[in-house]
Amino acid sequence: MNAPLDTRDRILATARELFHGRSYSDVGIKEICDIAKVQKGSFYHFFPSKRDLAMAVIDDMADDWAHGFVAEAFDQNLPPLERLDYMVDAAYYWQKAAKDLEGRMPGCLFGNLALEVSTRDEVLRAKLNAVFDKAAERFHETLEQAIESGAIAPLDTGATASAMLAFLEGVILLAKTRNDPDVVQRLGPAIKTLRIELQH
Amino acid sequence: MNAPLDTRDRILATARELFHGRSYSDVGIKEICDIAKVQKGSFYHFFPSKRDLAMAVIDDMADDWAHGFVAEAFDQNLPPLERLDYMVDAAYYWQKAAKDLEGRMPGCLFGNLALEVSTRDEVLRAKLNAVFDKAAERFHETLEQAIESGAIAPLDTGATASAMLAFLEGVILLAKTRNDPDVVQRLGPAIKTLRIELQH
DNA sequence: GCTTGACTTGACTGACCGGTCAATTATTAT
DNA sequence: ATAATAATTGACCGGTCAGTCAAGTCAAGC
Repeated sequence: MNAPLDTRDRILATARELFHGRSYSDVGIKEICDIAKVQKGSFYHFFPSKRDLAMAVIDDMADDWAHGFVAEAFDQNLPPLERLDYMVDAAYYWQKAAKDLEGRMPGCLFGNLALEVSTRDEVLRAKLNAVFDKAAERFHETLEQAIESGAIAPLDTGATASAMLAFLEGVILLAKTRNDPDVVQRLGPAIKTLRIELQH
Repeated sequence: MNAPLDTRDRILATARELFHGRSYSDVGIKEICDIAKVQKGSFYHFFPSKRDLAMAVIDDMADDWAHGFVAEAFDQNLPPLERLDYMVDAAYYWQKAAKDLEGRMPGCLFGNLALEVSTRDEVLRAKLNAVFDKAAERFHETLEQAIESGAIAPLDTGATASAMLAFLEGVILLAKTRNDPDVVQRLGPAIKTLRIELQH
C-alpha cells in the first residue's frame, strides 16, 4: 500500500492535510515542501502560486468527497431520509477519527476555507461556492425523491436543501469550536426536521 | 459624535473591524497601528501580543453583541418564537449593511475566528466556545419559555438550542460564501422548525 | 522642584513569507 | 545519437511578520 506518489500528488496530498488540519494562511509553502520532500523550485514547476495550489486542493478534495462517502450517503438505493442520517453519520465518524488521531477536530475543509479566504479572494470564493452548490444539489434531489415517495410533505426543496447544507456546516463549526465530534452526532439528526414551506 | 477614543480603544476598534472584514492572520499589527494612528511600541504597551489583542477583540465584540441586538432580539417582552425571527432579521440587516458598505459579507466574527484559530490556539478556542455557550443559553431560555407558554410542544431544549445556534452560524457561513445576505433572510426563518426530541 | 510611572516614539531584530531563477539532471521523441 | 522538453536543485530576492528596545515626553503627587 501507499504506492509512491509522484511529486505533484505528494504536494497536493500534503497541502490538503495541512490546510485541513490548520488553515490556509498558517501553512507556508516551505513547510509543505519539507514534508512532501520536494524542493521549492519544484513546487513552483507544478503550481504557479500558493493560490493555485489551494484551487487544486479544493478540486482534489471535492473529487474524493464526491466519489467517497458522499456518493455512499446519497446512494439512490437508500430511502431518501436515510441518506440524510447516513451523511450525518459519515461526518461524525470522519471528525471523530481525525480527532482520535490528531487530538483536534479539523472541521470541514470547505467551510474552513470559505470563512478564511472568501473575503479576500473572489476566485477561491467562487470555487468554494460551486462546491457548496453541488452539495446542495444532492440534498435537493434527495428531498424531491422523499416527497415523491410520500416520505415527507411537499416543501420548498431548493431552499430546504440549502438550509440542510447550512445546518450541517454549522454543526461542524460548532463541534470544531467545542472540539467535540459528539456534537455532530447529537445535533446532526435534527437536519431532517428542517422545513421551508413553498410560497403560494 | 465620534468622541476621540483613547489609544487602547482605537487599537481595539480598528483591530475588530479588520479582523472581522478579513481574517486574523491576514491582518498585521503594523496595518492596525497605521490605521489606528498608533506606534508599534505603543501597541505593545497595551497588548503583550497579537493573541492578547484577539482576546480583547473577542471580549469587546461579545460585549457589544450582548448589550446590542442580542439583548433586543431576546427581549423578554417579546413572544419567544418572535425572538428567533428577530435574531435572524438582525443578522440579515447587519450583514446586508456591511455588504452595501464594503462590497463583501464579513459573516460572523466569532464563527470566522473559530474556524481559523481553534485548531492552533487552545485558549482562543476556549474563549470562542464560551461566547457560543452564552449565545446558546439565550436560545435555551427562549425555548423553555416557548414550551411553558404552550407555543411549542416539549422537546430537548438544550440540544435544540445548540442546533439553532449552529444553524444560524451555518446560514451565515453559506451566505458569506455566496456573498449574498439574502440567503440569511431566505433560510434563516427555518430555525424555528428545528427540533430535537427528548429522550424517554 | 523633583520623582514617579504611564505613555509614546521610531528604529531595529531575526525569522519567515511567497516567489524567482539559472543551472543541472532525467526522460522522452525522433 | 541527439535534440527537445520535463523535472529538479538550491541559492537567492525583496518584503513583511511579530515582537523588542532605548530614549524620550508628559502629567500627577508630593
